[in-house]
Amino acid sequence: MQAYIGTRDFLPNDWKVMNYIFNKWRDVSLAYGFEEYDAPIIAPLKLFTDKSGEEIKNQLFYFTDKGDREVCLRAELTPQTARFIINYGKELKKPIKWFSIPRVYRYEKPQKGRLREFFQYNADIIGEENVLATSEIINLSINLLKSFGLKNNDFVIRVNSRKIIDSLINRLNITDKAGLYLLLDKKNKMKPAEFNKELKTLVKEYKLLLDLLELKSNELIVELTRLGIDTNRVKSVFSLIDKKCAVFDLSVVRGLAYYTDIVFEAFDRKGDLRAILGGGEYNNLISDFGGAETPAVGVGMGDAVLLELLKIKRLIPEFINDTVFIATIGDVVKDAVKLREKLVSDGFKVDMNLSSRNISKQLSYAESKGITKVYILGEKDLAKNTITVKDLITGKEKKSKAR
RNA sequence: UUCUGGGUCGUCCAGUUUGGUUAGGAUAGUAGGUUGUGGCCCUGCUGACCUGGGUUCAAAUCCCAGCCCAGAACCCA
Repeated sequence: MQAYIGTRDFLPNDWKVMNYIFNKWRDVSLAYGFEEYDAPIIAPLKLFTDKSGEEIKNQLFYFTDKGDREVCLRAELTPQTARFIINYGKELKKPIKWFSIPRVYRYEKPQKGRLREFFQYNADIIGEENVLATSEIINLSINLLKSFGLKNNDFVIRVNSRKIIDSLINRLNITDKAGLYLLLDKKNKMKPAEFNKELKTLVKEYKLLLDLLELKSNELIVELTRLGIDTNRVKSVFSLIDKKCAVFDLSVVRGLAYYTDIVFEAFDRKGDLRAILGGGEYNNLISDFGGAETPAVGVGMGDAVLLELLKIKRLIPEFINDTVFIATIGDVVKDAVKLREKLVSDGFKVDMNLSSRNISKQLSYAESKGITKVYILGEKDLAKNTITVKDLITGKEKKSKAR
């Protein structure tokens, strides 16, 4: 009776928390003018191997169906988004602003903030390449986090430009570009001495790079400009986002090969958790899938790390139960059903006694479910055409006309 | 895939060191008692040694494998 490895059972109280998160994601996205969509959980395996190579199969749940088709559970939404854009994008006004909350599957060894089944919010702006679109995605990201009550001193968005990194790589004659990306990505996990040592083996002029990595956003831009590297795009992005929660950081690369320039990741300030969200500009993906050249920028955020952080910061609220309860004394079922139907059609959430318990146990049941308002239908009361409305918080009751 | 530490009623915990009678408690659930009206109290019931092998007269306890959980490495879309 054990659950499958890396999956979670969501009892009603757990699912309330998930819905709280989904609703925040949804509300903020709608507030920025994004529209919700979804795609199938199951997809052709090829859709994922085309984008990420055969090695990706190690990380996928895949199988052959009864018609010999190779299929997989989606590990992310983006390939399907690309398919949507290619199939249906021609008739859509640009820019396309879409978001989705897909349930996704990865063949991982579970650890902190990492599961085999999880939810991953995605939002993308497709068909518009400018800093305004990119900064909108970053501002959306900031507000997604703030909507949960997270503050500037709880998280930071680290923004980088892959083009700037690539210019530096050229400038410093670095041959192992992939190796440097990998190392930069690991920087925050490593001890400084270790990082320096590994950097030395990759880069001759490692001192310059080390110095640059130490600099704060403004000085970094100045220094890069002095080196003759184009920083206009990064500067423009920063002019359109809140600098209190965003920094320019050369160590953010993101693992994914398809990002073309600006990339960003959000972290908790304490640095205890892996990235909360991440995203960037990916202008080649849709053409790589065989579509027209289409610029795009997007953000993705899993539920696992966010939940960890919200728990640490005690930002998961108590949920109130606004259901009303109909308690019964004696043989009054018909009246109770009638009252329930009326209340439901009036738009109330209604729970009703279904047991043969006495009034005392019924109130205890309602109370244990967090219900605050009870209608008591009693045989004797009904004979006098009255019912009792009881408030479980104050304990006060008042009589009211039954019809 | 590799490594570390775990797994006893739904939940939390005792028992494992040193194998030995019916695995104990709290809480939750459930039925009832009490009060024509909840939270308190009382009584009964339900309910577990992760699975499979091995060692032994005897295994929750020792050994092996698997499964699952927590975490780390790798990788990370």
